Amino acid sequence: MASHGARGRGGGRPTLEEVAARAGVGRGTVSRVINGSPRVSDATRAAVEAAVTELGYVPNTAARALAANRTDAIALVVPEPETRFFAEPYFSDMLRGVGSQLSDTELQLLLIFAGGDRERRRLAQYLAAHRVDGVLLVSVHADDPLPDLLAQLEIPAVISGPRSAAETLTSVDSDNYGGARSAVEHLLLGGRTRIAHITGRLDVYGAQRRVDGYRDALRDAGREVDELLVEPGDFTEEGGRRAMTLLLRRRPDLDAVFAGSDVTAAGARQVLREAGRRIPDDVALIGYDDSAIARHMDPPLTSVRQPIEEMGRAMIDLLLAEIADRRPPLSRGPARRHAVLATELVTRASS
Amino acid sequence: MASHGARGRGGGRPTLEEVAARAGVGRGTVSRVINGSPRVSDATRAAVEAAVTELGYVPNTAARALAANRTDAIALVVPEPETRFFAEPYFSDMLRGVGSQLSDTELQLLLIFAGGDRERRRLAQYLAAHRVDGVLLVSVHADDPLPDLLAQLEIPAVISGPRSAAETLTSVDSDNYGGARSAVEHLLLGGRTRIAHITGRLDVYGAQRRVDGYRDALRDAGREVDELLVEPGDFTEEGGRRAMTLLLRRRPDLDAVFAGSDVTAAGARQVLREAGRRIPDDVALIGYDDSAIARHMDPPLTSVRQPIEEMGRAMIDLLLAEIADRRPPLSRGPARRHAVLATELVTRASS
DNA sequence: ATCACAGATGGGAGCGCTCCCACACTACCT
DNA sequence: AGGTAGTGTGGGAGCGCTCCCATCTGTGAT
Repeated sequence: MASHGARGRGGGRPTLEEVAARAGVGRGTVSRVINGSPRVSDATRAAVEAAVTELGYVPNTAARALAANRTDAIALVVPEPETRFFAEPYFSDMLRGVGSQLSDTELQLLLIFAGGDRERRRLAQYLAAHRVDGVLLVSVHADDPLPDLLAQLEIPAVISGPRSAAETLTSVDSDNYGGARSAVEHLLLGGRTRIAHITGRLDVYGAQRRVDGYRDALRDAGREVDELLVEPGDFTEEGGRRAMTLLLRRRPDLDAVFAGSDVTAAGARQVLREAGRRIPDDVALIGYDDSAIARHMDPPLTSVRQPIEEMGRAMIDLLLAEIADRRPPLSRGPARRHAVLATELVTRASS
Repeated sequence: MASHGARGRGGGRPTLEEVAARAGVGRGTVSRVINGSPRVSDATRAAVEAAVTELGYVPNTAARALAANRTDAIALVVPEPETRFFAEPYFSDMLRGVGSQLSDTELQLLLIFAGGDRERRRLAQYLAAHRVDGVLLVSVHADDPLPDLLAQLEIPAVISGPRSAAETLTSVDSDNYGGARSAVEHLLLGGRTRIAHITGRLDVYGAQRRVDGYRDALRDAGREVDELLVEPGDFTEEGGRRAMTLLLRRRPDLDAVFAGSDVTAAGARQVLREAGRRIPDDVALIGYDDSAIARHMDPPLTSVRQPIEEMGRAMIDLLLAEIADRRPPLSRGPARRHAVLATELVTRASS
């Protein structure tokens, strides 16, 4: 019944006040129970909980947000067009980690794509309105103004993949340096001596770190780094083909390739095949990311796995800490946190 | 500068009242300008807009939501685990359509997965709290309690793919009947006479409609429907293999197969190959969905394309209408709407 | 008995907005 | 001149919560 207008003053949802009346206590007490404050006697708590159940009370989020100045929502901001989001398993894994870590909280996760200019403006407006308590930033380019905007608005934020060694935002990353080292060490152990590296986009910090890892692994094994064996790529398949072509021309005697991504490795593989090189007999090949294509490649590709789901979980942990820090009296100083999670070399037939 | 505590009474965000003071007008007038009411003189409007810009005023969403009893958010509810969401391009296309149609509004889109029991409970809580103004429901099974919950809570909702001919929720669908007809008619036109159909899951209304279309196309062409040529499938590849095996056993002389999905067609193709049938020479094959695998199959698969992105847009249109209807005095009666969008047969080498 | 103190409780004040009623003020009719 | 519609405009009264202070009660120390 109450057919037309559940909005009417009578038929609507129960309020705190109504619960209080029903339980025979004051408004403040009900609020305390709802929010799990310890300063409530057991008897009172039970009475209030009964009233809540009987009335089917559900707190009004808007009222709470207004009074408490928080939204109980955080945003996962993807500065990419939606297409890429769906195409790359990275995001899916990340989302799973984030979601799972969020599931024991009351926080709502918003997914926001900000690929185009229009979306960027919307996002800026959105953040200015403080519609979220915190922001998770994934896949951010070095020159992106978003981190600065976040800092200026004083919105807690965590970035996945720091933009540089001097990242100011709290960050989560996988151990790109260690991952690259383990790949190269594995190749050295296999007796390879002329190991090439097709890098990722070098304006991405993680790609730089992989180059560092590659270099140090060789140096620590007592080898010179032959600069002719290092060729910049851009994470793409086409980039892999181009780089591989150049490398083969410069160093036809190379016997291993460490690629900046699985897709790059796929491109390299194609060129190697066309040049009559057998994998892994003539040239060993290692990729990065351990994506689906690594498993399905012929031969299956050895690759460095990043714990993306765990990174998602770590991001939530850090963000929650960040948010908690700003809640009490005055902000507890910029105790920036940076988490770095271990990678794992997944060995397959290509190496 | 206002370093600690942007929450303090002084350093925070400007409010309506402050804008009003600055512009030398009353609170109500500023509200009118912000909300685009026509009952404001041009001069006043200009003054207010100037003040808004100078102060960098952004409305407080929580306050607005509380006072106006709306959230300016709608949810896209996916009753599937996230994995499927990412695996199937259906959702990605749908999301694109929804997003684009939403971009000229002030509405925020929330993406909610409700695959497991736990998520379902969270969702129920979420809806009970009326945290969204409306809901978009995709991929709902026939026995799902969600639509009833929505109706009970009086939350505007639109479903993609009605659950039956008697769907009570406003719905958007593609013309499954017409799509199936066009596929069968194409096969008849190509001179095929013994056309088999591997259906989709028959508890999905759309799959039933496709069977209807298949039958009527044959009848209208003056042919009997041979029930031995109809075998239930379940949209999967494995189901396609199983059904195709049965069909070949029962009717070794069949010369065409219309499958309930592209994936099913892929399963069927495999069995046909193993049985030594050539496609399309011996047996023509048509799928449904026009997904990526249709293009990449060997030979490329003729398939029925559904305008998924447009369906997404249509869902938003209907939902907005639904929401608008319930806003004024009393709800304008249950004028249920059902949109049906045309499909298109994409012809390739398999038929 | 008296005082001090901690725990439990009630309720006022406000968060920033929308809604709506009342009040100008103007223009146009009788 | 008096009426009668309109327009614009100001501001009170909430929306349903959280925060915090005042109050009350019971306990143990003096």
